[in-house]
Order: sequence, then C-alpha cells, then structure tokens
Amino acid sequence: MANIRDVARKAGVSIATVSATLNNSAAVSKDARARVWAAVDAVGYAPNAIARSLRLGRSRLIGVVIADISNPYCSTIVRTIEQEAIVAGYSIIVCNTDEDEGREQRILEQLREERVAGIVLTPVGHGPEYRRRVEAPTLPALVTVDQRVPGLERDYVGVDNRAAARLLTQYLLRLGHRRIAMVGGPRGMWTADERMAAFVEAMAEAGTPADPSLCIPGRYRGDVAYELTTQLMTRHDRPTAIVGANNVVALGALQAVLDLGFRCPADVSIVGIDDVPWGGLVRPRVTTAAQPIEDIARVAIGWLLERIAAGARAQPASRQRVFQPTFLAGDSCAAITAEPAAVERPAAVEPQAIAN
Amino acid sequence: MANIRDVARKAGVSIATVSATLNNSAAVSKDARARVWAAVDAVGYAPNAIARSLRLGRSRLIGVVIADISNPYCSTIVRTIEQEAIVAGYSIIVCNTDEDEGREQRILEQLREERVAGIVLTPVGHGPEYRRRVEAPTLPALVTVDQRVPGLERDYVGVDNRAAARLLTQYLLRLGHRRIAMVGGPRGMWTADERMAAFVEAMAEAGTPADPSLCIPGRYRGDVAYELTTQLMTRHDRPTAIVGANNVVALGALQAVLDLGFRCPADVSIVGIDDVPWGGLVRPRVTTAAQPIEDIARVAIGWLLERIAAGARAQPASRQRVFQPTFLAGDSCAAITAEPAAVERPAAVEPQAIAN
DNA sequence: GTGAAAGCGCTAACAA
DNA sequence: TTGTTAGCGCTTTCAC
Repeated sequence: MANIRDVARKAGVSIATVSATLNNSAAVSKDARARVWAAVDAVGYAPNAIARSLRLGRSRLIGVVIADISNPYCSTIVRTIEQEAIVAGYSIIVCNTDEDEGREQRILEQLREERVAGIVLTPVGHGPEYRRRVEAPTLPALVTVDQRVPGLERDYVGVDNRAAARLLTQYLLRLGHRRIAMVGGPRGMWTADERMAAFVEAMAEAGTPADPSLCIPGRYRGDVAYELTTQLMTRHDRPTAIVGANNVVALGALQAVLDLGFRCPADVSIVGIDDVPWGGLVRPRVTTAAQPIEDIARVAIGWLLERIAAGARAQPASRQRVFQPTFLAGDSCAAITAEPAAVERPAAVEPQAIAN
Repeated sequence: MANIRDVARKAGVSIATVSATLNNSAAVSKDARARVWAAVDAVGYAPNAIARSLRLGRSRLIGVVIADISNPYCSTIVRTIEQEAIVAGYSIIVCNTDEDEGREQRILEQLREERVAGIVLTPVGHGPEYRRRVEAPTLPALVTVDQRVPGLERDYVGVDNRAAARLLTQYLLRLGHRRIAMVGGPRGMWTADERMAAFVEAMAEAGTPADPSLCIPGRYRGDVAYELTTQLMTRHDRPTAIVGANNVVALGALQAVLDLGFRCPADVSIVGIDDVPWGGLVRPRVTTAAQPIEDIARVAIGWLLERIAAGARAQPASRQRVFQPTFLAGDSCAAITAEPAAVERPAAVEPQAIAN
C-alpha cells in the first residue's frame, strides 16, 4: 500500500511537504499543494493511522466496555456514544464483559496496550483492590457509567437507583401489596445492591419489612430471572407482586409468570427498572422507572472527550452526575382491594386469597 | 509509560532479549527470562500494540460495519462476532451506517486508514460504481453479511430472503387473505428488494396479483413503518393483512394498527421477517420467518479470520452461504372465512366487509 | 544465547 | 516555502 514517500516522489516534493499539505500544519504553495493532492489520488494513498498514532503518542480510538451489547440498555449507550464520538473524529472499540471481573481486567489491559485515547466503562467489580486497578494512572482517560464504584476517583454518570426502586416499591405499597418480592441483579454490583437496599428500606418504612426470602439476588439476564421467578411463584407463600431489578429481569419474570399460567396483573403485579424497547407492545405493559439513557451516555462521552482534550494538562477532579428516573405507568399492576389483614400479617397471608 | 527499553535496562539485557522473551520468538536463557519478567512487573510495562502493528504491518482490530447497533438484529450479529473474535485475539470496532451510503464510504475509508485486519460489512449500496469501491484491493479482508451486492466479488453470508417473504405470503394466502400489503425496506437495498419481489411473485402465483399501491417501500425503522402503516390503514381500501419487511417494521406496523383502534388479528393480520427479542411477550405474538442470526454471524467471522490468516497468500474465491429461514407461528393472523368474492375482485372489495 | 542496528510510516523541529 | 532528519516503540536479521 502506498505510503507518504510514494506520494512525495510522484508529486516531486519532499515528504514534509506532503505531510504539511495533508494536515494543513504548515504553509504550502498552491502549486505544491495541487501536485500533492493529484499524487495522492494517483497512487491511491491513505494515511497510515497506526504510524501517525505511534508518532503522536495518541490514537483516535475510544474503548467502550459494557456488560453485553445485546442488552438494549447497553446498545443504546453504545449507539449514543458512537454518534458523539464520530463527529469528534473517534471510532469506538466495543467490548463485552458479561459482568465478569476477570474478563473486564483482560479487556482493560488490552485497551491499554492498544493505547486507546479513552475508555467508557461500566465497571463490574468493587473493593479496594479493584479500585486501585481502575484508578491506575497507566490507564487512559476513563469515565464510568451506570455502575458506580464507591470511593473510586473517576467520573461517574448514572441514575438514582435508590429513587427508582423506592418509587416502584411505594407504588406497589399504595396499591395495597405487602408481600412483595424483588428479583435482583448480581450481589456486589452497585446498581443491584442499591436497588435491593432501597426496596428493603421502602418496605421497612411502610411498616411491613420485606421477607428476606423474597429478596433474591440474581443476574441481569432474562433466563436467570425466568428461573428465579419460576421458583418464586411455585412456592406456597408466593408474592403478590414482583420488582424486577432491570428491564430484562422484569421481562423474564413476566414470561415466567405467564408460562406458569398466572395472570398479570390479576394474580401478580410486576414492575421493573429501565424502560423496555417496544415496551408499548408487551402485554401487559410493564410499569417501569425509566432512565434517560441517551442523556447519561451523552454526558459520559462529553466528559471523556474533555479529559482526552485536556491530555497531560491538569485534569479536573472526578465528577458525578446522577439523573432522576421517570415513572412510567403501564398496566402490569393491580390493586389489592380486599384482605386488609394482609397489611398486618403479610407473612401469614395465603396469596391465593389475595390474588385477583 | 514504560517501554521495552526501560524493561531491558532494568533487567540488564538488550531489547532484543526482552522482545524474544515476551513473544517466545527465540531461545532465551532461563535466567534472562526471569529477569525480564521481573523487570516487566517492576516498571509496569505493557507492550505498545501500535508500535507492534506498525512494525508488523497488521493490527489486531476488526471493523464491524452495521446499519444500527440499537437494532436487535445488528446487536446480535455484533455480539456473536465479538465472542468469536476475542478468542482469536482480536478486538472489534463498531460503526453504524444508518443505511447511508456516504456514511459507509467514510467509515470504510477510516477503517482502511486504521489498517484494521479485516471488515465485516452489511453493505448499503449497489451498482457498478459501488461494487468497484467495495472490491477495491486497498481494502483489507472483507466479508459481507445480510445485505448482498449482486455481482460483488466478496464473501457473503445471509438468509434466503425470497423464501422468507414467500413463506409468509403463502401463509396469509392460505388463511384466505387476498388484499395483502407489504411495508418494505429501503428501495435499492438487496434484502428489501428481494423480499418485496418474492411477495409480489407469491401473490401473482396465487392468481391474485398484489395491488401496487399496497407494495410500499420504506425504511427498516419502526417509526417509518408506523407512519406508513397509519396511512395504509386509514385508506378506504385498506388491506386485511400486512407483511412487515423485518422485525422492527412489523412491530411498528402492529403498534400503528393498535393505536388506530384496530384489533390484530381480528381486523388485520400481521407477519414479519426476523424474530423479535422477547417476542413471546408481545401480544399478539407476531408470526415471523426467523433467521439463524448467530449462525450467520459465526460463518462470517469464521471466513474473515480465515482470510486474515491467509494474508497475502492466495485467497480463496468469494463464497456464498445462504441459510433458510424458519417459520414461527404466532397469533397475529386470522383466517378470512366469508366473502369469497374477495378472491375474485380484491381491488373492489370493501375491507370493512371483510374485517371481522 | 545475546546484542547492535535497521526500518515500519509518520510528524515536527530545524536548516536552508 | 521547502527539504533533511531524528525518533515514536517495536520486531527481526545478522554478527558475535
């Protein structure tokens, strides 16, 4: 493939002149300029970004590390980031961690070797050891999204997870539910822990502490949620309502409930965090606390580009931006009308008596 | 950031020895080897992939060019490709064309500059000029997926689009529908044209040629399909059934139909090509002709890695692999029982008379 | 088994 | 305004 020397030879100028022409980095006579462009066409030259990156010490690549691109939440984030990145002249490298810390570590290592200009990371780990690794100055500019690592000195953009879980729980409580279950995310994952904690808190505040056996950590995967919900609903003391820790969990739960022959919301109410794509077509429409995903992604990539531009210069201190969730009423919830006893002795209530 | 020279100095060896140790490319004494690894840890060295790529003339990056990552069809492809690529030691750069040929051209140019090892492309263009560009030997190893460019000398993996559209059309015909519409994809796009052609063909074969005004090209986007379907269903001679050219088109059509107050399938039947994620929860369940997306993606990345490995050596001739779609019955279609007149004079039939 | 040195393609400092 | 040249970090040939 043609290189800058070929162009220079063809145009009858030096390689410095070619470089200056291509990059507008120095004054070049009109004549030389024209000859250079003609030669570029003639030899089919395309600048070698690798050589340029090596010379400049920086690349035009941004790493986007998310849990799983086939999750619509993640793909929306990636899409938005790409849209913004491309106008800034960057391409993005997408990596899936599958919520596996070891995998994430390998990915970060690889991105570091690749000398990417920056990284947008949905971190999966926690703890001081993990923090040390993600704070490492050997990593490029880095912004965290969605998952937050407490104490981590890196920019963070996300949603108020506690508010989201509280919102939904209180909604169910207002409808008269007392025996409410939460099918959660992976234990140790920030959003999962936060959402679970807020659920427990809201239940306690209402004077009807959550039954620990109904607070079920899981994974942010539909199949796992399906399995857990199936177990949950085949228990003799099954709940009257289920909080799904995110969108795919709620969908998995709904599918399980329907497959078991229950009606939603007649037999069991279901709510979830994060909106569902084409959620308007799912029946019943799932009531959710939606995140402004695009806004989150835009802030994240904006901050990252800022830090990349700042380069070695003084970087701003780490920032936090927390968006509020939006309550979106569907029709996956029904009020519990009879059985006031349920309010008093939730654990003793026979769900069959309440259902419907 | 530490480089190979720092490691060599620390270990008291030459950079050649460090390189040989790191890459197992030459015999190194046990002692030297140990000192090198110790030095690597000590200085926090990570090899510079950019420098290595420049030297080697090849990178560990693969470009994946798709229409829109937020389309579940695309994200499944990307996910599968990433899974296979990572075990082969490659990372992937994801680029969205939004079905815009100019955008695609810029992306291909950029990937070429980036000297990616290979490209998986969902081509959006057609015609000799376009073909010439995508066949350009200046591009790296390249495999096309989903969209096919007739006459293009590049590997292609996809589905039998005609079979898919024919399958669905014949199904509707068997149910007694005669006034069937197709909400299509972008005119000029291979899959869209094929699907439309097969629809027209199947209608003609049944002796009930499709009404041209019911063969509507559009875009592979839910909002566009929604708009077109709304127009379609507010006509006085509206159809009794709609074929959606892909999954999001079918969903957009369904949403429009329901929003207008029609019942599906009682008032209008809907089918679509490509499966829908969580389709089991959409009511009614849309009857579809599903593609084996993972299989398609796996063949594509497999062929690409093969070509990358072959390198400058003789490349195999361009290959084609066409998978058959699978018919998945939902409950979005109803039989037309009365009104045999419809068979004879479809254009004259008052749809109201048919519609349940 | 080890090291010196050339060179991948580019940019930028400096000289002319 | 233009050209010469050093060097980014690495791999690899060739001497030792």
